[in-house]
Amino acid sequence: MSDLLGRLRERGWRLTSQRRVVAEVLDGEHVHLTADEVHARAVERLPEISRATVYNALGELVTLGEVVELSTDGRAKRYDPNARHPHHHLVCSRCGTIRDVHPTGDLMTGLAAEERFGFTVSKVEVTYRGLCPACAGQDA
Amino acid sequence: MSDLLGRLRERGWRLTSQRRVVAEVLDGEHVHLTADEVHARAVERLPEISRATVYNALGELVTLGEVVELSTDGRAKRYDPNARHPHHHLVCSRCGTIRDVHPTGDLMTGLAAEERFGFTVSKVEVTYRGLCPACAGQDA
DNA sequence: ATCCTACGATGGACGCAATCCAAGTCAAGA
DNA sequence: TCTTGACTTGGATTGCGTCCATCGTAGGAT
Ligand SMILES: [Mn+2]
Ligand SMILES: [Mn+2]
Ligand SMILES: [Zn+2]
Ligand SMILES: [Zn+2]
Repeated sequence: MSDLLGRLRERGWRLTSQRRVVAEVLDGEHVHLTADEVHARAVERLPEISRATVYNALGELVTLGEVVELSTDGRAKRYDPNARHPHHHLVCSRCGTIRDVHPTGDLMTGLAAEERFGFTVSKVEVTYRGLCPACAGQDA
Repeated sequence: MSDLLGRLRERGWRLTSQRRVVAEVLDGEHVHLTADEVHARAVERLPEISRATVYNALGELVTLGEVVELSTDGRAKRYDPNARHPHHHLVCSRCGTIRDVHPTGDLMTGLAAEERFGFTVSKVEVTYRGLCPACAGQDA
């Protein structure tokens, strides 16, 4: 918990019951939920909240920089409320489990100016892929 | 051009006219096409090739390690025939342009053993995001 | 050269994730 | 309390990809 609601209120985010519930679901656990998973948890607190509203709220939280959107596979995007702690991800290629990692060293320096093609690079995403302990210990 | 077809033949890949065309489309240009873009170019050479066949062929080329599948955004996956030259990507956040980059330094070393949570890490993907020169020079 | 058959191709139906939309509802300032 | 622009809703729609029953054929066998 990191007082996400407090920050949102200060920034003048119009606070509806639906938005409050979405923010609470995200703030509660530092996991990487899909939009439908967020919706499922939101429904437990506010039964009639719609999927469209969850998508709308998530999109705004991403725009506000309070949540990071991840597309680690070609499936549903995942929403990461741990946006204030820059970090990268370790993903299991078999079961999809995602863990936060904090590699050392400045990754930006690896990209020489001649390799930037005139781009203004603003962020770097690193995804480490492999097998988690559970999946590595299985046959086939 | 890197004799993709030659390697495939040596590996016993059953060579149909459809598969030949898909391989030729990919081998011809070192770009990052979507499945539908590959299909469009394949149709120019073999008008009745189906989308399902293109998806099948791309999936096998990925399994064979001859093509890399990219999910840089939440949109259509892109297929990279430059799989024999390990590299990373620089992506424009506005227009989606993708460029190959070859950062220096060993990125794997940044992830300490204590940070691996028992995973057997087999590869690292790095995506640099920012604005390309054309998009940076536009208002709004 | 011809035959055989297991593997590949086809295209239309289907599934999932996400967005769009017109109509109804409400938070928050006056 | 009143007003109004912003938010919510759920059903339709889109985009991307997969599935499947059926047809066709590459390539080994003869
Ligand atoms: Mn995370
Ligand atoms: Mn590439
Ligand atoms: Zn796993
Ligand atoms: Zn651009």
